[in-house]
Amino acid sequence: MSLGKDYAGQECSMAGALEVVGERWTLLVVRDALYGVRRYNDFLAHLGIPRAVLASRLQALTAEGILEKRRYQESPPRDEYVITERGIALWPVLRSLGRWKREQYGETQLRYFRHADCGTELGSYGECPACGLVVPVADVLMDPGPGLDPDPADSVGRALLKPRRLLQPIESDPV
Amino acid sequence: MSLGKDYAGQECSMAGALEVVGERWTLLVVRDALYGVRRYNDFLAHLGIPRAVLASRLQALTAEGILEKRRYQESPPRDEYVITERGIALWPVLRSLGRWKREQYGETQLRYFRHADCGTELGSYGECPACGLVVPVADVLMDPGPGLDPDPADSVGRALLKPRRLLQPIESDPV
DNA sequence: GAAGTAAGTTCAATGAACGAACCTTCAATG
DNA sequence: CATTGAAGGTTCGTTCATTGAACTTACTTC
Repeated sequence: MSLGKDYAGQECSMAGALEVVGERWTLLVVRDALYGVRRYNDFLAHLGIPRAVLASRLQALTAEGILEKRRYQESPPRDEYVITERGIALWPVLRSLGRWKREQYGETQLRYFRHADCGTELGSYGECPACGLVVPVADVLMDPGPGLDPDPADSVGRALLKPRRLLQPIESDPV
Repeated sequence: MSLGKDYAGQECSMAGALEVVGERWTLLVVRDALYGVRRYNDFLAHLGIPRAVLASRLQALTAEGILEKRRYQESPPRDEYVITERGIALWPVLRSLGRWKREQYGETQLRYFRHADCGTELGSYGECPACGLVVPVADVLMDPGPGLDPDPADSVGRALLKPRRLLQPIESDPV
């Protein structure tokens, strides 16, 4: 998106944001990173994204400081991609997108996002209506809803069947 | 985006939202519609979007109930595209995208969005910190900031140099 | 020594975006 | 009455991005 034909001349930070995260798949990679996905193969299996596109998006997100590439073993050399503060700051964008879709199209709840301290479901912009504060992303508890497939094909999908906090790393245990 | 290769099997309303508004240009068309742009030629000039792409996006957004096509004169027949409640509900998404970009990249303010009743600048999710309420989109006052080009090439850009409310139709007066 | 795993790259085919040119329906102008 | 112009498109050839399958590399385990 940022190459060649961009949203040039758009004097607008919304357009600027879309330059960075507006490409196909990009925000879904960020979503998975918020869910705790860190490894190439986990992104691959959970998203169903073409390998080349995933590699390109991970590189772009790393270059933008939204993910951080981190060596987690030396032999053989293996890297994982960890979300940064800048990436975590995208949570309200994803939250509001999800709320918009479910509310406007009357869909059944797939996942609940709750304030871990009190169990209350978050409002539209990630606040806790009971406590009256914007909940830090690390204190958001993600909890399967009635509409969710109880038997996902990939290991990440299965790990996400249990209630868990955002950002908590997913240890991918193969079948 | 929705044709053929979609984000199929993503059990997630965020992915569902990106199916609808995740294509290139789509959210910028919605942004302009929130600014009060309604006519084909105004979108065209202000966005710098290829004509065929604009036509396709307007059609898709109309089909999704985000814009409404409305006849504004009979002879010759002319239609305009007016944002619906469903489209207005996307405001928090655009607001949080814009905030994210400006805050994370330390940019100078291009536009202020204020609570029209009291003049206070909106918070990250469109609330008024002074009044303590989420400001209805029609009560958001948009106000040029220091970073804005004082002499835009297109008539919409010029109309947006004056403070004005969101949703208020832009009457495009050519040069 | 064969098979497996993690993280990629390469490649041909398809699809989407781009920009220029063209089209249609009318109104206003000369 | 012929021409120009405006609004809202469509068509088309070129370029660019995405897709899915196959291949690569560097190890580890059986």
